[in-house]
Amino acid sequence: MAKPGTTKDKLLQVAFELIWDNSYGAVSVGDICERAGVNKGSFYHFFESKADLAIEAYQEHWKEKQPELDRIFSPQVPPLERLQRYCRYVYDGQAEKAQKYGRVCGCPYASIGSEVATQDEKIRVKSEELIARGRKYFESAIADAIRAHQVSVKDASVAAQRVHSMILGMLVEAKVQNNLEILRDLDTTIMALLGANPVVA
Amino acid sequence: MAKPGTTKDKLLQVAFELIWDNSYGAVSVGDICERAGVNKGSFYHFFESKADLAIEAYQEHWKEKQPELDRIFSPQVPPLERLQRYCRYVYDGQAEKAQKYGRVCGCPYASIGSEVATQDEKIRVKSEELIARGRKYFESAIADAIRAHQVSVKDASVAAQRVHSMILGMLVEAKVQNNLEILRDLDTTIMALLGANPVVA
DNA sequence: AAAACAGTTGACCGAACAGTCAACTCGTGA
DNA sequence: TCACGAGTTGACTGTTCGGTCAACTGTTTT
Repeated sequence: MAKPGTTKDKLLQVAFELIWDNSYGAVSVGDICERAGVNKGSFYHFFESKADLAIEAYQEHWKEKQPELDRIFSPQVPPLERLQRYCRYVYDGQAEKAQKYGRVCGCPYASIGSEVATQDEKIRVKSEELIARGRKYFESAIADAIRAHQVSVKDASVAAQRVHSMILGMLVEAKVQNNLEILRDLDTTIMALLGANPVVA
Repeated sequence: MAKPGTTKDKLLQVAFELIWDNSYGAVSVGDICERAGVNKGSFYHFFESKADLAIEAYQEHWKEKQPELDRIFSPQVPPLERLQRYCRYVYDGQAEKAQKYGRVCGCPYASIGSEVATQDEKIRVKSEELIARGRKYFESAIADAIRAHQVSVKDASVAAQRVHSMILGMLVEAKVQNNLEILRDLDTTIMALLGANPVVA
């Protein structure tokens, strides 16, 4: 018997990767098991269904990424710089993924959410939850920027919603066009959207 | 033998509808045939594969919608009004779909494109093509608005890209949250994004 | 009238699918 | 020492999948 957690963790990690690279519908339980080097029986020992696994896999992925986001959006960092750092984080992440897999893969949460939103309510809700969590980072950064008079927008909540939609939209475009360049000037676009003061004193 | 074109057209229309409501992966050839009242054998008389059908179905859908878009983006209409009309068109379309089906379905081209972009190159390219065609409408409207000094943006191509991404992103959010309200102020968001002069003299 | 033809039919195929199961392994705690 | 239970194994089930096929229908062409 291997180290505890190993098999389940491997399944979660492989499932996330495979679904992100391809799609929820295109990945079978068998695929996941094969790639994880795990038997089907073991799979169903840990998970009730494919949907169940997907939800846990996405939850787990968020938990792993959260510390890095906390660092990027640290209140210690000037608010607009937080957003710029995040834009770079998105670009770098997509570039790394694209180099490894040969295709732009877009936002994993939005991809699975958009794919199964009309079919599996539990996955839809989880995707909604994780996407909403991301928006919170924007909201506090923008609120700080407003207080510092660094942006012309007035409502942090509305602005965060718009920034978030813009990033999601550009990720979709980058994926559909399979073209990383669309994400290159993400930060410029976001700053323009916020009416950011070019003089960041 | 029924009227020529009837069976094929029925398959194209049903396929588009079913894939839009659900997803490419979740809809089987059998589903499409059943709903269209057509035998499997007939399906493969007209189409080589499911991917082939999807491409034709999306092409056909665009061809049907184009006259309406031409009307909305008519050069006879003031440029910013074109965009506002389009925003209303998007909202009304999504609202109708949501009422009929009970769920927000998002942009059909982006949905299928984002789902299969990494798996089926031919569908990806078709999705990219149709999305790019939509962008052309924005580009000419924005260029006209720039010439009329009604917006503060300078580059019509860049602005069109941003407007387009924003709309796509908001459609994804509306779908994932299954919430139409996100699309309610689409026009306000777009106008802000363009730096539209509030005085449209 | 007969041949040629586009379109239709439903049975059929092998592969892949999600999910089950009884038997097994092996560390742990009594 | 031995029973327990978490974890593992791979063969198995019934279903659905995309796709094929030979036979058929009705229209058009010659």
